[in-house]
Amino acid sequence: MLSQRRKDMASQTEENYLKALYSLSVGKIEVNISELSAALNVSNPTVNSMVKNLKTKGLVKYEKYKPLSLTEKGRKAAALIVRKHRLTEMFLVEKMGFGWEEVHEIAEQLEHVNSSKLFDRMDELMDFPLVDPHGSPIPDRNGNISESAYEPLSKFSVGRKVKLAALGHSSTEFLKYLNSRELSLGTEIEIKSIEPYDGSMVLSYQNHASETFTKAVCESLLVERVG
Amino acid sequence: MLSQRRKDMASQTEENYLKALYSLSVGKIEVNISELSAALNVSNPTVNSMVKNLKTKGLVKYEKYKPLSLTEKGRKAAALIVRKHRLTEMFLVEKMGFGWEEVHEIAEQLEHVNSSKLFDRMDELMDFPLVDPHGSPIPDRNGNISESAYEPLSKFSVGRKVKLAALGHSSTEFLKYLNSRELSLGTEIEIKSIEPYDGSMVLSYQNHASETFTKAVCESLLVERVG
DNA sequence: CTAATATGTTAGAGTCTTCTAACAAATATT
DNA sequence: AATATTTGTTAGAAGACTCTAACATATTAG
Ligand SMILES: [Mn+2]
Ligand SMILES: [Mn+2]
Ligand SMILES: [Mn+2]
Ligand SMILES: [Mn+2]
Repeated sequence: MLSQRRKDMASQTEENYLKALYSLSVGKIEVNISELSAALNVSNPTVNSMVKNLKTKGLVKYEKYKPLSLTEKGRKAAALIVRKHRLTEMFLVEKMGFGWEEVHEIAEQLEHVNSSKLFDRMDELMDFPLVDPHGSPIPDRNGNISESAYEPLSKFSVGRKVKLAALGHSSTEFLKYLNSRELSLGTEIEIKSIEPYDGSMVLSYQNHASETFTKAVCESLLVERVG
Repeated sequence: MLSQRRKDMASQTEENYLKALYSLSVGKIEVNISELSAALNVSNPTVNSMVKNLKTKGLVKYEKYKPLSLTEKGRKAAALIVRKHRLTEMFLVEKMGFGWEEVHEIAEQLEHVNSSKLFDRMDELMDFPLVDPHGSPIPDRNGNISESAYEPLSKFSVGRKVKLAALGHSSTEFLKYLNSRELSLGTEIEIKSIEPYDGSMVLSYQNHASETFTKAVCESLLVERVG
């Protein structure tokens, strides 16, 4: 028997649109059709018609030629997908021994599995984690999320001691790069110097007395003050 | 970015057809279009066109009005899906604390996840189990499967001592029924008597001195001789 | 303000998966 | 063997998701 998705729930495709819209909405309310196209790697007309579809389902607010935004219903639906994604990533790292650079691809698929049982059990087995392996907060069962208030390392000045708490993005390449520098979440870091020319930072942490990171990298290292 | 399936692999729908065909093929080589329709809960013409599609992909052997069968390529593809299904079921039971009656629905979805990493890790974490929670054998990485030679309990006579090794089918209802009788895999059973009228059996096992099971149930209890 | 550019929409089409209605072949029954 | 029933096929259509080409609107730059 073909296990068919209930008709009242979003298809896998619709879920990916909602999630992309949700990610693009952090820090702003409205999103362009073109931003969505780029994020999802589909054409503009494809997004256009999907947006109309999502509008009829009450998941997005949209008027011709205007930018779009999620409705409350859409926001919650998206947050619940993000919840499944992040719980999965954390489970893969914590309970299955995967590296933080390996889990996104798998979570991208598992996030569409329809089974509260599965994800609630993951949650329970991990004792209800608050963040995923990249430091991003995990929405609760109701789709509520506590936005973290970490700041990019690039904002601080020489001498400051901080702790790496999260990442601005978590592409596989970036994560592998951090692995190669032995930099992981929770690491305490001191800013040794800042190059005025290009904003690159020389950092000291653990058994790395002096490692240089570009400004771009430092903007994606989200930290909290220490001491 | 929409995580799209590689074009050279079977779609989720195609995978479900292959798997159904595979299940229907146990003990016989050829399968009817109508059997497949019934198993997948789709119409006859739908199966007919999908079968043509699978034929062009070299996954099934088929001629108009003749019964169909999997090619070697199709057989292997199906076995690898079954592998993912059964590894998942075992992982859910062994590592996540699910009951054997809860895992099929979840595995039905996870079996379509494209990630050798995930399933090989499950395999490793469980130390390479040979069977799933219902006693069905798990195909290896090459799609090879060792058909188990267990016999239905209904074939034995009074006085025989056996051990429950597998199930002929594993519907949720059947599994819940067995739960209610506290009958699980590995349980040693003695046949106390057989009712000649309807073939029902009175069994003794663990702290159940005398439990009656219908012939239909006993045909689905696959056992091995003990002592 | 006008022209150039960027962004968004419509139209039309193709693939995949499914359906129902109508017809054809094979099998079973009398 | 003739008829009835079961099984399988064809035809035609629909919905979901995607594309490209052409056109429309909005924004940016001179
Ligand atoms: Mn991720
Ligand atoms: Mn996804
Ligand atoms: Mn199963
Ligand atoms: Mn399935």
